Amino acid sequence: MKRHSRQRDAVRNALCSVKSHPTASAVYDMVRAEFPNISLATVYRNLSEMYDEGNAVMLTTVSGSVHFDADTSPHSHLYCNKCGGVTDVYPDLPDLRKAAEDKGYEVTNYSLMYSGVCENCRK
Amino acid sequence: MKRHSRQRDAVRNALCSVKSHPTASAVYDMVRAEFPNISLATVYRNLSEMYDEGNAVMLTTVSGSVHFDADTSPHSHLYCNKCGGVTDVYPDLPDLRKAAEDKGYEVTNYSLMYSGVCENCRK
DNA sequence: GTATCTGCAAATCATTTGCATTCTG
DNA sequence: CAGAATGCAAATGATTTGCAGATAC
Repeated sequence: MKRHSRQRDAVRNALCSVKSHPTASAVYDMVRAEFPNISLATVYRNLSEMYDEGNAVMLTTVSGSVHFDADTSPHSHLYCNKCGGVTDVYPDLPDLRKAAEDKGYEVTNYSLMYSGVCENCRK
Repeated sequence: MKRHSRQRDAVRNALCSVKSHPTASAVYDMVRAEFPNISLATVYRNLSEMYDEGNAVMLTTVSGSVHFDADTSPHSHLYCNKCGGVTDVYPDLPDLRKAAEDKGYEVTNYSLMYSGVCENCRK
């Protein structure tokens, strides 16, 4: 049975209240304002929990950093190689590159990774 | 000045000779057949070198694992959540999902990340 | 009261780095 | 010989885990 905890609520609220696609340690910093003693492990535990429940998306940047997003609706992301920031883009695939450029990004690269289960593994 | 080394050639050849998108340690295993004493650090050094020269692509899968690909032409990838394998897809974006399914993938998700420099950082 | 959560510290894992040594040109 | 590249081991950084104690129901 799942129980309540102030720390869990704080982590969830922190992620839900923000559009910035924070990393785990960015969430840690947000939550520490209210809970100076919270542990980074607790933040990780609760973020993974949200992910497991399907209430958060985990995105791995081209540079390898992992960000969290409470917006689970299908959309894509723009990553800045310089500041490391992540921004949303909503249009459908064919229009995506244009949408990125409309957002002022100088698009130098992209990485598209479909995932699922391959033919072999489905057997 | 850059010099020759048997180990470097072995790493480069290993990556160029496969289409399997190996991880660094998979390359390590390949090269160890010929150089039992090669160090994993050397493999990392040489793969990064290829990446820096633009002779290899680094891809981070949805699960966070990092794979290398000597095919630097623009194309996308399919990742299998079960076996962790990575496969190529070449069509243009609008046709990608269909191409993935034609390859026998049961597509459950995708992650598209454009990268570049955001408006702010360009100033 | 007991199972769940937390904080802390130690353990992992992938990758990088420092340095003494071994090659290459 | 001088500078590069290697191997090894230790350092790093991000995330996970084990455990004893705090907390919720």
